Amino acid sequence: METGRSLVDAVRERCGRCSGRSVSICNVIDDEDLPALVAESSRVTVPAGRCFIREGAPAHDFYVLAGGRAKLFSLMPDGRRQVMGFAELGDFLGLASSDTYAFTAEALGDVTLCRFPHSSIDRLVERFPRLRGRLQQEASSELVKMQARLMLLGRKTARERLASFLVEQASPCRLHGQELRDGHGPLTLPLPMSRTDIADYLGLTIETVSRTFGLFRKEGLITVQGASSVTLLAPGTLSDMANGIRKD
Amino acid sequence: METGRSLVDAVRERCGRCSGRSVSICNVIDDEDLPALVAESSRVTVPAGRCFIREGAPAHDFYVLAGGRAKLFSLMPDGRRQVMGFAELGDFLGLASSDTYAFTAEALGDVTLCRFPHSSIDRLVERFPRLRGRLQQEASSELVKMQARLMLLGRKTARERLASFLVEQASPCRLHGQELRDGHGPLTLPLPMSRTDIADYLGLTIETVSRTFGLFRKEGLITVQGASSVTLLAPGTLSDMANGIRKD
DNA sequence: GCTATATTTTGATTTAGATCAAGAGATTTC
DNA sequence: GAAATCTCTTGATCTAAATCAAAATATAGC
Repeated sequence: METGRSLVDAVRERCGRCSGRSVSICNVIDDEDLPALVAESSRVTVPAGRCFIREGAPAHDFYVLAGGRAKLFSLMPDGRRQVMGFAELGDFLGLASSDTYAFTAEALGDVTLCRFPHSSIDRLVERFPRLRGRLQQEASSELVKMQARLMLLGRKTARERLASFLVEQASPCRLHGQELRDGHGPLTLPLPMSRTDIADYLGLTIETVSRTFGLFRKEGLITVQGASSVTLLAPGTLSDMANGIRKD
Repeated sequence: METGRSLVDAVRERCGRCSGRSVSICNVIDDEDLPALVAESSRVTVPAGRCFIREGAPAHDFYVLAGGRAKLFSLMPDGRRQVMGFAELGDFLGLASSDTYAFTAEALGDVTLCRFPHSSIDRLVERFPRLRGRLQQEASSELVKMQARLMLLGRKTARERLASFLVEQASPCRLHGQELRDGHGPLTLPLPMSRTDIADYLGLTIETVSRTFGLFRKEGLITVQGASSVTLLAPGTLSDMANGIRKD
């Protein structure tokens, strides 16, 4: 938490150049109110591979992801892993918790976060009533995404799952909010997560993920640059496949 | 929405004998404030089999389930179904929606609901600040449940899924909040949903569900009274199986 | 740059659960 | 209360994806 004197500087440094400013919950706070936000939070940087939220640990803080990507996952006693999601710029982390966190969050590359203790969020909501609606919205959209994931894990084929994943990776910040339609030209995406992460996200094995990538490549739906970058050559086709409208 | 004159009577009729009073979001409203709640909501009864929320329809209302059970599901264009959950006494429905509902809700038996237009909830939160936290809590616990369901659908075996389902059915109101432990004696549960509903909930086929019920029966873990009532003979064993601690 | 290690791809085989196909109970209808 | 209709169970077979097993890349260390 920053102290009074340098607050204005801190705001300029933190929020002024924060690329998450316009997509995170912070977008309901006016520029002139940013000092309150900065005063209630602290900036955290996490190196690649480090966990910054641990499943089962007491949940004291929320986080806004301000740079990099993270994977959120949960483990069974025997080591089976389910990746719950990949967090990206602006994502609000920590809603899925009661007294303790329901998932572990691990930085995929280097990650920048703003940490908000629960009590700070309470005070901020008190002071900025619009924040309340924004948080509800965040929870709602998270729940809607979760429902889509239940459909994916419960009812989709391996091809549909991978297509869904690729389309989802293409969506959010990268497309600036516009929908993915047939007209779209090639779209190149970074894949900062490993094949194992993708498999654990899609409820598949790494081999099935790799094979399905191979099929998509043969079918001219994608090209791959190394393991951590794909180009979607036919985003519309992939989108239809993801939704079970088209089989090939 | 009730009009002034008979409000006190309406409160006595609606909330006075409502079994959801103590478990739903209403439990943060004091008795003397109930008239405001009643004034902002309307009581709805839905016959068995009727849908009262439709996937894709504009989301105007929240619902509190005040009696009966409902299934919440979503469909793919080709008819594949995923049951997102079974709602029961006190559940708050409609959080998983943006502009439109993300799921369809269908009454399993006859269902009683209190309908709260979004605008009413806004007014109530304004007037009863404690309600805000209660709603956040509702969203959080829903998200935690969802994560458990992702693990189930992504990583659990058919046996583990059915065990999870049975344990979950045993948990909430029926156990009055206490955890399921090895010491527990037999526990008889109603199963108001069909085998197809269970299958669509667990990401399995009806045949696999039926066969797995058969196995559990042979293994002395459960007995079945007709298709719509089970007795858990070994709740602790089932709980361990659900969590992947025990295979048989 | 070369070796060592980890990750990813590809191939062969197995298997859990799906699909196909009857029966056996329930429940509803008249 | 018998016929008709559903729902559920059980059995036989099939298959999508898992598992087992190398080979091929990629990455890191020295």
